[in-house]
Amino acid sequence: MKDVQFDQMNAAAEEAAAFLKALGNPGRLRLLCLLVPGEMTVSELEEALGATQSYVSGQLLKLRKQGFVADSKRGRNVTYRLADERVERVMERLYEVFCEKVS
Amino acid sequence: MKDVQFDQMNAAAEEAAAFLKALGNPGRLRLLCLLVPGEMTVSELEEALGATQSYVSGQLLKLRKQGFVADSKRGRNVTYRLADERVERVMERLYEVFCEKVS
DNA sequence: TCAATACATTTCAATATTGAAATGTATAGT
DNA sequence: ACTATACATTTCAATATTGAAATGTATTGA
Repeated sequence: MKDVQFDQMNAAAEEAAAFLKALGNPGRLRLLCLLVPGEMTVSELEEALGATQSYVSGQLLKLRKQGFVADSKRGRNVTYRLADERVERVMERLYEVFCEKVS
Repeated sequence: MKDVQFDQMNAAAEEAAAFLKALGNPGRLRLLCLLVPGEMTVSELEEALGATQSYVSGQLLKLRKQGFVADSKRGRNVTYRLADERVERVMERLYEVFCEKVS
């Protein structure tokens, strides 16, 4: 009984830590922020971020592997969108804590 | 004007990413979880975590450097407590997302 | 078919992180 | 003074992450 709870705590901590680790990069975090209002193409993300193509594409790959985003090809563009509700729920709180500072 | 917002976004993203990175380790996350209900000594944290002394002490050092926890020596024990309100606010949401799953 | 666009993937050197082991330090009890 | 306890810190090898550069691939238009 105790061990079950212990294992669940461990499992949840592992899961949450991996989640946070994937979120813990300025570039990836900003990409996710950009996708909150709606989907965007890679080119649009590149420009919004002011980063190189290979950087954006590489970070998007990581986010895809993590299941945080999904993509779909439309013509010669690829559109990305958020694909994990947990990301939005956590980012909502991050916005409150880091962006709604009363300064 | 636009650049001001842009810089603020960058700054917030940097800050939040560093915050998440520091949180993104199972050991550190569990230590913080343990401290939510109240302060604990290093020995207690060691036992609760089932980890070695140097591991716990090392992770606590990182959390201290980050400002997430504060310590105070009482006799020959050292007591740790949460010291950053943002940690509690984010962990509250993490708990909802990762621990209150309806399975 | 050729060239340009839009992305993806691979590669790589630099740097950071991880956790364990060993060692150091301060305090309390005898 | 000696010993045990409670913790901190240093050190280290293994591994992971970072971002840039180069290259590869599909799609579109001329």
